[in-house]
Amino acid sequence: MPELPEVETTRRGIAPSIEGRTIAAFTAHDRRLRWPVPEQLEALLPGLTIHSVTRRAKYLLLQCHRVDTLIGTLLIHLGMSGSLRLCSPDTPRKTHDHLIWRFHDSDWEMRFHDPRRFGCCLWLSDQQAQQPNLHPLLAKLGPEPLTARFDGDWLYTLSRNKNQPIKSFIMDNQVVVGVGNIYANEVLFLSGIHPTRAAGRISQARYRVLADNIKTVLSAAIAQGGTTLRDFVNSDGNPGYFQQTLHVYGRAGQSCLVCTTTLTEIRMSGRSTVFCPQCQH
DNA sequence: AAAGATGCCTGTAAGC
DNA sequence: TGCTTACAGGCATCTT
Repeated sequence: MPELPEVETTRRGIAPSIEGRTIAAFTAHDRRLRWPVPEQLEALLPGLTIHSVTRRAKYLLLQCHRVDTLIGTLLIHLGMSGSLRLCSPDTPRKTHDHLIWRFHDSDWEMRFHDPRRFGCCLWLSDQQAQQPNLHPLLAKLGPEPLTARFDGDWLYTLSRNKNQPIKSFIMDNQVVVGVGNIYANEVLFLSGIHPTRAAGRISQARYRVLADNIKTVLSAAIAQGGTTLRDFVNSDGNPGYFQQTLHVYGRAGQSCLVCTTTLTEIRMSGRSTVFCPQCQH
């Protein structure tokens, strides 16, 4: 399931090949994503040039220009199982290849593949294209984890008087974006914090450790070119194997890599939560 | 207001 | 073995 590092890796993978390219054709073979893919895209996209590919949280934003004027922005989310990749136009379309962009003067076409269809592809026009951060999906998002705005002091200040478990707190997109279930489990282990501990009862010092671990883990994953358990495919078509060591996620019942205590699994808000009862408090 | 539950969806794994 | 069921997860949206 694409977490933030996979989305960033996708952005870096596709950007060099599509920035500056003009769309020759767009085809939606199946519009039934999280929200229906807008009907007008087939008519609207050809002739527009992908000016830039940016990212906010796990959303990819493709700015579409006509000459030097921004016409609209494609907002794409990979959901649980989505991928954007480049391939030769000769490549047979696979099951769940839902969207296809063809370009002028390019050896590649771009395909959106999404078996579970939790992803989306929306079109922002007018004011929303100019200022995508005002879009309802982006307006309330917290800071990017890899920016200076996000640090232990931010977490500490926001968490005062909150009874919410720390795991839910760091997975809240209004607190910080890009911390999915796998990374939440991992960074809490690395920080020695018990996942059910109330966010309001964690010290500033521990929040600084936690914020640093979030930055370190996400940065390392991006540096490795993205990680996955199952569904991610790099934009060049090669699988992106999960190379980071998972200390707790998926290891319930096995022994802690630090102290050999058996790792415990509980469910928090329906999500698999694994921790070391010895190392995490 | 805030926190928890729900629904969307299909590939995979576990169970009978 | 083959069929059925449970589970995984991001996240908007509904419910309490």
